[in-house]
Amino acid sequence: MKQTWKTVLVTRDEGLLAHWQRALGKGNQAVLEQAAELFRMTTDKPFVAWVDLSLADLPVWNTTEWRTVLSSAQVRIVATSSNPNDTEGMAALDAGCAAYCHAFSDAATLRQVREVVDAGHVWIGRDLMQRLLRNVNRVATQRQSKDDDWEASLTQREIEIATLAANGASNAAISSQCQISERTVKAHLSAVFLKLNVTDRLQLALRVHGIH
Amino acid sequence: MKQTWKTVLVTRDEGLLAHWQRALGKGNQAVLEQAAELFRMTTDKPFVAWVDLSLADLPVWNTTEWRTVLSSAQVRIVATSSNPNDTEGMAALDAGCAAYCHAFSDAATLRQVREVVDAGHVWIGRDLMQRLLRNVNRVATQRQSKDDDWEASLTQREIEIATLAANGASNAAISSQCQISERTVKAHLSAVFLKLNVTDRLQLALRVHGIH
DNA sequence: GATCTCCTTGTACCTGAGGACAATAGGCAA
DNA sequence: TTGCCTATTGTCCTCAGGTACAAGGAGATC
Repeated sequence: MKQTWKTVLVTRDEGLLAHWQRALGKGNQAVLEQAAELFRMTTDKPFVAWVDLSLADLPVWNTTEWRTVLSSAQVRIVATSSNPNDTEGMAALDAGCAAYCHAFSDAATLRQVREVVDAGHVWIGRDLMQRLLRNVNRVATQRQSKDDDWEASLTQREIEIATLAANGASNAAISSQCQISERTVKAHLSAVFLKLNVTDRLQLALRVHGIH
Repeated sequence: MKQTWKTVLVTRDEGLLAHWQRALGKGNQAVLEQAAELFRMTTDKPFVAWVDLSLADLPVWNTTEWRTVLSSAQVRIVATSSNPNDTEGMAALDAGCAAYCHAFSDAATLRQVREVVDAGHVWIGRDLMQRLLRNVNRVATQRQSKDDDWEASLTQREIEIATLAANGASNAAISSQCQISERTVKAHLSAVFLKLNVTDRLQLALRVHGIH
């Protein structure tokens, strides 16, 4: 049978409170106006606390108060923000919150968040997720590169010119720096593109700098 | 109004198929026995594909077949595994899947996954999320320091598009991937160039990847 | 309601980049 | 000597990328 945990709403914003109550119903819930009250709650029954992160007296995550609450199996925290951002979201989830979402998400989303959290899972918005994955991915790819010998098949001159191009120099800049005509620069770069199997200088740059 | 996307189940495991159909119902769905069929699907109607990762003929994520499907706004992929692990999960989500879960999750969870994915969000299990955050934080602290944060002054959309451009995507590629016109891509990039004080996408790439 | 930011799209125009096609010349090895 | 490689330069042409100028809609803010 589906058991819905008790709901605790923590906010001083009346508009937000009304919004939450419209979405989540008014049954089986409590309303707190101060974060401090949350930390004093008795944990006889498990509950989910919806916390408005714009509350002024909210301590930072890295405090014993939060740690105690967040490590309890009886409590799950839904962190909500009126203007969500990645940093705040990561901090909240990393601290152990079960969800991070826009405080004024539409009713359907809020109900969905409750269901997911009730079921013991974690809810996270799409954008924040993408950001997380980007970061992880960047590191993963950074590690396995560097063994790419793009210079192997190139002549000395080609390496010289490819390096300049890969660092953002225009054909004109390269030509003046190498004391050759712009046409020659193009010729060398065309040869490089062919040998490295890339189509333009941006691809070349990624290759030279070991990205991808 | 709540719109449920068409469901496509991709598996050859009869037991799993039965389990899914018990949980998700049999209406408005199709069953595929081979991954190859998924890549040939016509995308006239948006659909959510539940993919059994233990299928033998499944290509790795990093192929054009998957990329095409995953970049489409018409298709969302739910990756399921009979013995989930973090590596597999991160790979799946990083590739662009909308969810990663145990193939034989209980019916309630499966339905929840569907609802979350339908709503355009990402579903992720608790453990995997924790792992993800650990990784991000470990790296964020050590590298964010010397990394100049080019993202600071940009909007979310601009970051998204700048990232694609910096990784070698053409305006046309970006426009199709983001489902916006090529003109809009140009507009975003122009704004990015101005904010980051660079002149073209190569300069942008160098900046984004922390070169110079 | 006025204002602001962000996302979106349009037309028109200019330019750097890169390919196609071609040529000259020096160094080096079979 | 005859190729082969490398470096050099030329013209013509096409096109993606970028800019200038303009503007509508959505959502938040004041």
